Amino acid sequence: MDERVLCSWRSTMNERANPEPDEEFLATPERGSAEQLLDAGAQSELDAMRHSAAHVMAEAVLDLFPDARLGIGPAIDNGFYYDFDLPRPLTPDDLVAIESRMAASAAADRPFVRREIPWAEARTEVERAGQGFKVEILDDLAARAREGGQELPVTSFYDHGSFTDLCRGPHVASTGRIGPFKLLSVAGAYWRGDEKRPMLQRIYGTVWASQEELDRYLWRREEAKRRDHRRLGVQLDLYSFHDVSPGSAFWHPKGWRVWLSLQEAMRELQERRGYDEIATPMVVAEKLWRQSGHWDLYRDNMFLIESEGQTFSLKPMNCPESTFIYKSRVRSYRDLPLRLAEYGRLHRNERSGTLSGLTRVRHFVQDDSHIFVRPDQLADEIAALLAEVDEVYAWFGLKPEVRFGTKPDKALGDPALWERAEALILDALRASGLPWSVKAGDGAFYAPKIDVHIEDALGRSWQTATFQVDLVMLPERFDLAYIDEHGQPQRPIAIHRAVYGSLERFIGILVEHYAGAFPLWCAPVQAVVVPIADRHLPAARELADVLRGRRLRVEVDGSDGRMQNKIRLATEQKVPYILVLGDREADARTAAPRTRAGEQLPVEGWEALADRLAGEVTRRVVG
RNA sequence: GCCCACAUAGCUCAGCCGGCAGAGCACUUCCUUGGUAAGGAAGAGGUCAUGGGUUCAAGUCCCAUUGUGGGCUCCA
Repeated sequence: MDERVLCSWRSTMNERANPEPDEEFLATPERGSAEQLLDAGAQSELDAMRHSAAHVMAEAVLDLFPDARLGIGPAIDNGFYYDFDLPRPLTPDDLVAIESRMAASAAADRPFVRREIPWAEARTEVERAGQGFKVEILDDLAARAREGGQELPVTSFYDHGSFTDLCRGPHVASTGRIGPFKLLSVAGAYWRGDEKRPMLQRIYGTVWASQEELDRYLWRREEAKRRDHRRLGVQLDLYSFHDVSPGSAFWHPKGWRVWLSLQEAMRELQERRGYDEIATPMVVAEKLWRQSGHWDLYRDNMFLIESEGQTFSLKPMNCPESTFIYKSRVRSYRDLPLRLAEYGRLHRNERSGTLSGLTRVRHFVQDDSHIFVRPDQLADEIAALLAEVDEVYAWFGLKPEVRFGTKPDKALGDPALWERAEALILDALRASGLPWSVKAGDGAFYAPKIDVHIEDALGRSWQTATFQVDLVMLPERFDLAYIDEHGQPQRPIAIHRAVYGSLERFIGILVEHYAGAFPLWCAPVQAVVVPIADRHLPAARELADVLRGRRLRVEVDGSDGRMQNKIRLATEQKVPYILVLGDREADARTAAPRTRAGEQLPVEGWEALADRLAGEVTRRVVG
């Protein structure tokens, strides 16, 4: 994970291709609702169904392709998959055929039978069946046993009908006990996730205990498609993507309004909380990246530029440069904490196949800060950061959930310092009142890490904020120091922090969370004035000016469409307030506000309306 | 990067077995000036992603390139 890269909040090319499982299309549905209420037994029953469904699918595939070689077929969140080596690519028609064979197998209600076989016999059996991947799995099992000084293991097979598969189990009693299922998609997957190994075809499916749950899941998938920020971004005219710069958004005026609103809010917070904002160059010489260690670990991910025989890079992160500002003068213990915020434009050369909308980009901006503290200030600073996260996410009606990643096996730095830092973080977490959990060993190799996750309206979990308590990398590599009260140089601790994470990604998440209906304070257009007839246009423009005078973002729909049509269009654009203005309102200098939800509000005078809306913006009222 | 699929008007999409480039929305103009989710008519809008090939003829078939989408160790 992030261990490989200093100051990185995103993955590198060398990691698993899909390093953020929380981003997985529809993670666990609605935690805290139905899914979580399942007791452990029900969950394991569901897992058994899903794993059994994988076997039944493998049976169907072997039926259609007798030469198919089987990879693995585990139960996963929401369903299962199975990997196959097949003579030709699967088509959607194949999925239909496979699914109907599965249904037949389920209808036949064949029992699952467990066979236990000594390792050597098992190996002969799968080898005779031509299942090379299974042979490899068995050899690995044996190797692992040998390493542990154990005997060759006894293996188990599960049979149903004529199908048999090496399998740890457990399974449901019979094929008829598998709940309602549906095959979803085919995708390529490397054998054991290793890009040097063969590419297999993976079929994904979903299984639920009841038809209702299956329907609900499928509906949620559809809903996620409808809310897809890539789709809504176009419909709402927020941003676009073009092949001249893959992985980088072109921000339209409306999307940039959202961006600026978030940035302004964060800047306001940062001023209040004692940050200073800085800006450092985007093009940086190789020398710096050698010093920071990126050159060895991260070069493949950087955009390089040659000039006059020197190699430069577009910066993939801000942190190394911030140390130049720290070191630009001698720092006293009285100067700390020093909080340097930076909205630097970052470029990372992510592999083309991993790019996706705003959530996986090559160019982005973090609400980044590097906070330099004395060890004795760490506890207070962590507490302040947790409070900050709580405050920021309240602007969006989101509840943060904190995960604390502790010291990994391979860690740099003084173990005593690690221990103290972790203890301080734990204290701060306990005091914060936020829900949190510990992920042992999940810290960066140079820093204990706090990741913040949020759950969106569809129950999907997203990782957003991160704090890394950097004991080693910035302070040691860049030889940072402050002068203590005895005149002695001391090492500060650097905290890397981002609360939104990347603005791009955060906006993408918000678009999907709100289905495009941003809270008033960050909505790109906050109100549309709808004149009923052309003669009301002058009054409509006057009203718009009154609202704009209060820094509200207002448009006037001066088209010659009918009022009904204007209301429809504004509603589709998710504009929070639609202000209808006809003879009555024009004369009385009032407006009839209607919300995008279709709610009709009482007629209000222009000034009162402006006051009310401006107040909602200032207070960042959600919903 | 790798596997598979996809790329037609600003957007959403249709276009069959290769034979004149289509619809709805949006846009422009005209009529309409209406009271809370689609008034009417006309018009404009296309290098069918790009480059090559097959063919009398290519949006359609083949190859390459670019981009986009679903995925690429939840471990028997």
